Amino acid sequence: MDNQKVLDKFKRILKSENLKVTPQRLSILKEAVMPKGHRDIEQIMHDLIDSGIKVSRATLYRTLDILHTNGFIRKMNIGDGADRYETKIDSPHHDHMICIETGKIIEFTSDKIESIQEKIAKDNGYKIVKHIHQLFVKPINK
Amino acid sequence: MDNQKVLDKFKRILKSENLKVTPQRLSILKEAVMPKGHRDIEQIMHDLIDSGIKVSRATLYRTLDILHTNGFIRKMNIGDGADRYETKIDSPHHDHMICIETGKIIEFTSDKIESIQEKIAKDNGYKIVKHIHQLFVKPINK
DNA sequence: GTTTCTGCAAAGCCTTTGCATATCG
DNA sequence: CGATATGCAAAGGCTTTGCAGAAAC
Repeated sequence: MDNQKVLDKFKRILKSENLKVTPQRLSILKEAVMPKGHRDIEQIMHDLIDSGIKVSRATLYRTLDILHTNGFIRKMNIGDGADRYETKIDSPHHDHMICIETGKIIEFTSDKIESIQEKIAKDNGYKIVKHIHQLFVKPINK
Repeated sequence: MDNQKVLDKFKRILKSENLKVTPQRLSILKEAVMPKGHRDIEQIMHDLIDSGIKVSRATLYRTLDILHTNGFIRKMNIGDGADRYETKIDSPHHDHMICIETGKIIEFTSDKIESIQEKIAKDNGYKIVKHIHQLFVKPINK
């Protein structure tokens, strides 16, 4: 999706919720929506500073929450402390494989797993709202 | 597995690691290893108190860590705050389905999912050390 | 007797929140 | 101007940790 479209969509959403269009929110949107992997608040904060943008941690948390709620970014946690955020723009659904030796995060998908999951939920009288599927791995031959 | 066996195994492990056999540790073992679902510290604390046992939160955390490290219990987190603990005694591997309306946690397993996972990891040059698979669901027809 | 524990309270870590001031519309 | 944001610092929620007295071996 084109940057302008994303920006326009964000502004539209802000207005529809009586939220104001501020420079901080626009800067955070632009940064958070970049395909830069699975960053925590600290890393995003740094990347913003590197771009010459200064916002408070509080505003960053608050704005990431708006972005998450409105489907611009995903929020995840691999159990190592802080929440991580990842763009959702032009990024289809996937799950995560985390190397416990290097920390590298690899994305994977499996239609088969997805459909088996659906069936399991359905067989129990439920439908899936969201799911977390993380494989903690280490290199073979080590 | 019989209670006495579990107790003996725990004592053996404590000794082998130069840890002392204390009444607190034994009480916590007995409580934590019961098939009482997926409890957080607060709930376990309460259950201990109901049994007339008083230990500090610090000791509870410390002992649950020993039990987790040595395979007596599992540790999990469904993203709602506190870590949860579940017995591993006589409890085969399973994943979790969490109803977002009632909070109910249902266990499920799928050999197919397990083997697809293994293959995905292997195809990427990794082997799985552990995994987290949680389905957040809600009842059909609501 | 020495080593390890326990309980307490304090500290840590990440995230949220109250409030005064600043900014948007 | 009125309504909402921002930044700061304080507070929150859960977990970990330092330390002095207590218990295990």
